[in-house]
Amino acid sequence: MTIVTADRPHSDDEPAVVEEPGAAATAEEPGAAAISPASVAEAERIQQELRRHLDLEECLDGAPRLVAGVDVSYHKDSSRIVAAAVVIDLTTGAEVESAVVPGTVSFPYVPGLLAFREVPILMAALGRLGHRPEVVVCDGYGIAHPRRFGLACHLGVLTGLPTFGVAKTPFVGAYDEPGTRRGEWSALRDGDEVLGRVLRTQTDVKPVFVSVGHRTSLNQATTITLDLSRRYRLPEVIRRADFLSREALR
DNA sequence: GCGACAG
DNA sequence: ATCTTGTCGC
Repeated sequence: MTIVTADRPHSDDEPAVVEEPGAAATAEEPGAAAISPASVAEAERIQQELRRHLDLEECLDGAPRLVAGVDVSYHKDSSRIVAAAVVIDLTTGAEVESAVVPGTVSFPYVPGLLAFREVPILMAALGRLGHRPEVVVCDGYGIAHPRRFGLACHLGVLTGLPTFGVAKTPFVGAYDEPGTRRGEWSALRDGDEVLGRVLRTQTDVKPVFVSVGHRTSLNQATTITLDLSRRYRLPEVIRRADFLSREALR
């Protein structure tokens, strides 16, 4: 069995707007600190506050049609970054639309705080879409996180959209290697707590790590991930978003 | 105390 | 994330 570091366990239809008690929130920059924390300590406090708005109960109703995938690419030696959001019609598999947004890194990469680095520009990309997707697939983790509030949870709470994460490498939790056939999976857990699933999306190919973000069940996240991974290891929308963001960076 | 550590 | 060559396989 593989075991990865695991920290302490955890604990509306409108996006949550949170103000730090005592933090200055001017009319020009409402809650600016919650978007770009000035320190790791501040980010962790914001994370704990946002986590209170996480909804793990209410789920998607029925199979979604419009599914979005998001990703961010980074420039090798500058602070330039580009985010892409792609919407696919799950019933036909056809791409509906996409949005690409350039930006700049505003927070360092700190394991457990990835959301503060990527969520701002991901929201900008999602905001440019003409459709409101029924669910958003994120490149990374949801609840399978040291404080149970990964990128997918963060993006879900701030946008009000159902989300879940699909990660390529282990982060937290313990698991047994899943069966080698596409569709087989094993539980990703921390003791008795189920954090997600290690899912085989292609036979004899390294599995991915699926975890819920906001308003999505683990079964739904699993089904959607498999539906979006008919040919490759990663969901089509994630591959597409990765491609578009990387291409725009050049 | 020393590593490990999503992207 | 990004840096990197060839190589095995469909």
